[in-house]
Amino acid sequence: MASIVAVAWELARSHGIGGVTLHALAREVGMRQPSLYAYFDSKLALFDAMFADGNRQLLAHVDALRLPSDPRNALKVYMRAFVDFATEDPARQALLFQRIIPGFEPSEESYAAAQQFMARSVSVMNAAGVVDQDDIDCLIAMVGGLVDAQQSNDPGGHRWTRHLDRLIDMYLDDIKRRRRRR
Amino acid sequence: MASIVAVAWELARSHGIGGVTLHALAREVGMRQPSLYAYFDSKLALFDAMFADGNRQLLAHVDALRLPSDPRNALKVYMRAFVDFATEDPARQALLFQRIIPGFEPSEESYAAAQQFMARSVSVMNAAGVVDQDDIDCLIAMVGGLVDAQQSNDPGGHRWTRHLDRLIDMYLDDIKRRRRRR
DNA sequence: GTCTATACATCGATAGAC
DNA sequence: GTCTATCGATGTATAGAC
Repeated sequence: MASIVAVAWELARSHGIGGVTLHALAREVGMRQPSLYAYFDSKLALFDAMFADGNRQLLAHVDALRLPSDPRNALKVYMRAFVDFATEDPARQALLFQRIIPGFEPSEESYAAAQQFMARSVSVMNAAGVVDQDDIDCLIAMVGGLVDAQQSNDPGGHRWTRHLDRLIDMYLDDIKRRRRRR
Repeated sequence: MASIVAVAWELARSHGIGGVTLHALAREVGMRQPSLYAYFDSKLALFDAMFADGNRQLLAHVDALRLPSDPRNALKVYMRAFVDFATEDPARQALLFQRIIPGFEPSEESYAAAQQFMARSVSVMNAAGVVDQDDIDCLIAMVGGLVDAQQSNDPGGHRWTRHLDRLIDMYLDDIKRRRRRR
């Protein structure tokens, strides 16, 4: 079951999320296509399992970090880990953070894993002084923008993602500056 | 020909870019599916025509703007127009700015329309003091990030896009500040 | 749980008449 | 240019034997 999902990720990596078909997946795991229905009620159920698994991968990825004590540096390290995770597997990123599969909505329990990651992210942002929802939104948009621009225009490179630290510094400074003005 | 592309856009708007099938398109324009091959050599050729058309729409959209004389305000108005254009039709945005269609590469002449828009954008950015390629990249990533976050997490709303002006101000100020330090 | 067999649908593309 | 007819490939899903 877990190994089937792992093979599904391999397929997604090499042939895109659209390359994950039940026939191909079955062939890859040494079974016939109908046999997969012993593990997943439908193809959407497979995607749901992948969604939950991907979020757990992400959570494990950031939980394994040794964050610097300085909150600003901690935020940089944390976001860098996210960017690396995001860019190393575009198909996974698409499934986790974009509406790419027609009709797919994560189940309640799968969505919980996603929320867990968001909560972790917010706590790191909070420590660095990013507290207001507006500021959290902007920071997420900026980081996501780097990831998307990187994948759309220079896949595999780092023309955009290399600006991560600078943008974080700029944004944290801006928050401090605005706070001082009040 | 142009009207067929227009109907294809309608299909994309209502059923996603994946909902644009030759059968559905033919039905919508009152023809049979094989008849479309009198206008497009293949489905990818249809997408290519849509790509060129969408870029021409975008170019017309920003060319119709009366930009303020102040370069900073001009940049805000320009980017706001882009964000509005992008968010009002997610499927169009996906075709123009993401790698969503497997195997689709814009033809040389279609790509020229896209380059025309980019050149126009760069000139507006230049006037506002965004000159270095790094700065252009960052600004594009930030604006694109707002658009993507908006579409992925709050389609139809403005929770993210409303921060556009503030982010532009922040970035232009940062450029000025860095320039002063040299 | 895994198989064979098959139903059923969708889609892109071609052949050839008009 | 538009049609009918059809091919061939691909995909999800189900029935039923083992």
